[in-house]
Amino acid sequence: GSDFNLNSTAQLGSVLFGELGAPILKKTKKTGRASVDASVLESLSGKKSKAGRFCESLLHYRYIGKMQMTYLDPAIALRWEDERVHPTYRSALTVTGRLSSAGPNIQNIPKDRLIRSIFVPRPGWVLTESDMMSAEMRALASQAGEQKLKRIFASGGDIHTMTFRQVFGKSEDYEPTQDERRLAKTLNFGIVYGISAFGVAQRYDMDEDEAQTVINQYFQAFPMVARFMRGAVRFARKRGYVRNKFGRKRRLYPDILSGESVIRHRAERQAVNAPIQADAWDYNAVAIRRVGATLRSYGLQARMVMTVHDQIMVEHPPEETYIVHRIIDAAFASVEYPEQIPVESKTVSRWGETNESKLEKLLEELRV
DNA sequence: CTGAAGCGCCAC
DNA sequence: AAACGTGGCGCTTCAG
Ligand SMILES: Nc1nc2c(ncn2[C@H]2C[C@H](O)[C@@H](COP(=O)(O)OP(=O)(O)OP(=O)(O)O)O2)c(=O)[nH]1
Ligand SMILES: [Mn+2]
Repeated sequence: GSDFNLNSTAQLGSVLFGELGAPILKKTKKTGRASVDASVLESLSGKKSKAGRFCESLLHYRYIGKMQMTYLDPAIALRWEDERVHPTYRSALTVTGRLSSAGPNIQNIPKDRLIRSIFVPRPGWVLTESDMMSAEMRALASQAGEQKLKRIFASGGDIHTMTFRQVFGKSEDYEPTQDERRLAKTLNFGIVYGISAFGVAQRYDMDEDEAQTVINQYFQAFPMVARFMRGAVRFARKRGYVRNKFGRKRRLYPDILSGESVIRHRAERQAVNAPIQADAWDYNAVAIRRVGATLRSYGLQARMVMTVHDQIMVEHPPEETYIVHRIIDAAFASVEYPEQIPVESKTVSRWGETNESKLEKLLEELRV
């Protein structure tokens, strides 16, 4: 009917909830206006009404715009003379010890293959990407002393896959899709970092009662996790900070004693999260140093090119594939920590692509 | 014109 | 009413 700016949440809201008569499902945090975020648009999308079809198109428009404006355009504009981007990693910015990355941020590149695949090694070379398996769940198992969780990992189990099957009522041999496994990942970390029944219900379209049951059963299955959570909060209240296994501290005073419950409860969740998130990063950081040192000592052409929290990426000639895998596995196995956190490695010609029936796969298997 | 706030959304 | 955590960044809007 009329012209307006799709990127303006205010203008969009008046059209969607005024002209098109869609129901207001959610308010924004600061101003209390009608929210037009993805969760709202998705709820409205199901319908055959004009508003429903509009929301579907809008979600697609948002995604395309996000990819173009936030990732593709900057990736091209920020290339240096070597045709690569060189993000700035800040090692003393985050409260948990993780690195931050900017200019461009290389740590939030979409998983969408169309986007990831623009990042490539030099011609003729390959990329080996190694990602810690269930990184923070293993750190948690260690810190909480949750034997049941430790046994799952020791026997090669995948907690995210198991949680998906358990919560969504699938059989033991059901293989979740990547998206389904991501759902379970969010649930696992949500629960252990203090999500509410309301939050679970919201995210998974469940009753709040149902959600509470999921949370209760989770802590029943892993009681030491609940105990660890209480212990972290108690420690933070008494000492004003928490500390991870590598000795890294996060200060939580005065929030942890705040009279404002919103502030205080947030600090309590931070008390639980910080030592775990910090452990996963520090573990990776130690391994990174060893991978770098070992690649050098072997006189290889391989070079580490980036890291994303619990992952590292190495660029190297294809003939170095086997030794690079060996070096990375050994480095991650060598970190001084009560439990090993292994990596899953894959070698590819472009970031985000698979190596199925390709040269890289052969090179991995043939141990060239 | 610049900077900040608000919203929204990508990753781990 | 809000109660998973850690980040960076684009756009719109508004104050100066
Ligand atoms: N609190 C919180 N932490 C997250 C979330 N997603 C990822 N993380 C943290 C915890 C993960 O262990 C870590 C690395 O992310 P990954 O995507 O590699 O997941 P993870 O290592 O658990 O599983 P993986 O076996 O690699 O698929 O980042 C989340 O939704 N909430
Ligand atoms: Mn991982």
